[in-house]
Formats: sequence, structure tokens, C-alpha cells
Amino acid sequence: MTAKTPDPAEASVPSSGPSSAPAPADDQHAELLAVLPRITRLSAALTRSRVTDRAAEAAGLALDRPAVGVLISLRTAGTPLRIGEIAERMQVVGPHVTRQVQALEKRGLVRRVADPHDRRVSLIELTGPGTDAANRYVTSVLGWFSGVLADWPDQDREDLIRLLTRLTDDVTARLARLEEDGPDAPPR
Amino acid sequence: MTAKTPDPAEASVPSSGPSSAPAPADDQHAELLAVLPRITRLSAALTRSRVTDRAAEAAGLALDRPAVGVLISLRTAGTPLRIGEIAERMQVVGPHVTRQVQALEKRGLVRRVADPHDRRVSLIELTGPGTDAANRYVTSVLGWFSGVLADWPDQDREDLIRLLTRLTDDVTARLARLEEDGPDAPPR
DNA sequence: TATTGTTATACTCTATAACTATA
DNA sequence: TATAGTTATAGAGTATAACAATA
Repeated sequence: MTAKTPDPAEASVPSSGPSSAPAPADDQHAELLAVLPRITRLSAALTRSRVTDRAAEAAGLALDRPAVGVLISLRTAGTPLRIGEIAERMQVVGPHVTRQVQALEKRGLVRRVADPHDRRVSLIELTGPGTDAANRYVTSVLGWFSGVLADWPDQDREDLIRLLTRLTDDVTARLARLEEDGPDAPPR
Repeated sequence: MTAKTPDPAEASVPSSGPSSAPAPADDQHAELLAVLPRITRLSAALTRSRVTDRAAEAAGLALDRPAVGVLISLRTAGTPLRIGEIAERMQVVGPHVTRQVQALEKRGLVRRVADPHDRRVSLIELTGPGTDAANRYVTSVLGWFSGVLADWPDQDREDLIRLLTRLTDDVTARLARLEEDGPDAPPR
């Protein structure tokens, strides 16, 4: 079912490579292009299917995705985080996090603790119920997702995790540089 | 709630330290969880940085991302597509595609051709300018993205493409089944 | 009656701008 | 003056519902 057409598509694209070296293989170059669409598609599929929302529901959480994202960020960190740190981990902007945290506070899933060294800052911390909720959510999602990878060879699973981690790091690092270079600098 | 995979590993806090790996299974299980957040983060980073919008601009395209998505879907297919086919490839819903196509039509980047076998259907086709625009866009994005992977070993690049492709296919397939099973079925 | 696509509308997520309070 | 966070507002992206035309 996987339409893996040879895709002569790249043919007409002038390989104005970074002038480093002639592309090792046009095939690779062509395939490279497929990485970004796949990430987009994957993300869109996850959004549309609402797996995460279902998992939240299964965990007894009446929370939308961004709120769950905050919970998971805190759980993953294993330590209280500042608003700005949460925003960076979620790759969103400050005010967005402020609102999510307020909602979570009202439900008693997180609490604020003052930073003794800087009174502008407030640290966000999971409460007991918040920790439980996050754990239930994780269990639910993991149950679903491990089914997806159940048939994969161990080596492939390992490689996927490793490569995806590196890709994420490399991309975010490069994007950060891009922003510094000026908001109007064209990619490349 | 509903039956979930037995999963003792997640109950407690992960990421204590990858260095010691006495229980490879547990570690993997814990790490597995990191895959989804990374995809989310990657996607968010790409959105926020507007790489794609910059590339569109660099290609002389005053189009938003969804419209470019349609263009790229058509270019990748290499053949005219129906509205429904575009929607499926983009993992979005029909009406959304209708609107994007209308915008592209006005700019002369795509055109509709009637399907002789089914008069309900109209096939969407890239025009000459549309093809050129799509190619310019691809060149621009590729220029940026190949920079990200430039330092990667060939083997890793290959593996990334292969694994990401399979992951996308597996996930979308499983999600499709999930939808069929009823819109209220919990993940599993 | 089922399928393909369209129109009209509403909602979710996230960003930007202007502000407050510390530093 | 610079930084962390908040309030208020705006916009992009996508979904749902009701409908039309063809099969």
C-alpha cells in the first residue's frame, strides 16, 4: 500500500548544493526531501486521530493537549521548572505556558514555589495528584505506542530513538542560530 | 480504564541515567516514550521558526503553509490527484483542501481537469508555473535541510530515512484502524 | 442509498504587543 | 536598562455540520 514511487521528481531541481561536494547520490538528495514531509504527516496524523486526547481521557484527565504537554515536560524533567524553561522544552512562547499553568493550578495538578534567589521567577512543580495523572497518561500512551513498534527489530528501535534524538537536537540548534542571525534571514 | 499493557516500568521516574543498563527492556520502554515528544517538539520547532514560510518567500511564493503543502503533494505524486487523495496525503480533512486548492487556482498554480469516469470528481493538476514554484520551494528547503544532515554519517542518514518512513507508515496504518474501530475506542 | 466535494461556521492552538515586577 | 512573567488580543490552521451533485 505504501506508494513508494521511484519519484523522478528531483530531476529538474538544480542541485545547487552547498558547493561542498557533488551530492553523494542524487537518490539520497531526493529522499532527503521526504524526511520533512514525513514528520509533518506524522504530526498531523497524531493530531487528527487525537490519540493523545484519548489517552488523557483514559487517564481521567479533562485536559487539552498543551496542558498535558506541560505536565509531561515537568514529569520528564523530574524537577521543578520555570515558565521559560517549559516554554523552551515545548518550543512555544511564554504567554502560552502561563495560561496552561494557570489551568493546571486550578485543578491542583501543579503548584508554584517561589525561587529564593530571584523573586521574578516562580518555579512550577507537580503536585501528588499531578504526578499520578502524568503517570497514568504516560502508561496509556505507552501502551498504545509500544504496540506500534512491537514488530520492529530491536536494532531498528534503538536506531530510531538515537537518530530521532539527534535529529531533534540538530534541527533545534540550527533553528536557534537562524533566529539569532536575524528574523529576516532566508534559510540556507 | 480499559485494559492496558502491563507496564511497571513507567510508574516511576525515568531518565535516572542511561549509563547503567541492567535491564535493557525497561530502558527501552522508558526511552520509547521519548519518541513521541521528540516528534512533537520537532514539529513545533519547524512551525515556530517558519523555515517553510521563509523558503516559500525565497521561492517567490506568497502562500501559507497548507497551500504549499498541496503544491508539494502534487509534485511528489507526479500525477494529478483528487481532492480526497490530497487530503489523505496531508492527513487533513476534505473541506480544508478544497479551500487551499481554490486559492491556488486563483493564482494559476494548479488547474482542475474533469475525470471522464466520474463526474463528481475533479482532478487537480500542477500548471507550468505551479511546477516551477514547487521546484523552487523544494530547492530552497533542501538547501537548508541538507545542511542539517551534512555532518551525519551516510549510514545514519540512510537509516533515518528508512526508519522514519516505516514509522510514518505504521503509525498512520494503526491510527486508521483505530478510527474504524469506533471514534470512542480508547487507544490500546 | 453511498460517495465526492463544497459552503458555512466554530474551535484549538499559538503568536504578538503592551504591561508589571523585580533585578 | 534588562529580564521573567502576565494580560489582552489577534491570527493561522483545521475540524464539524449541512448540503449538492453524481453514482
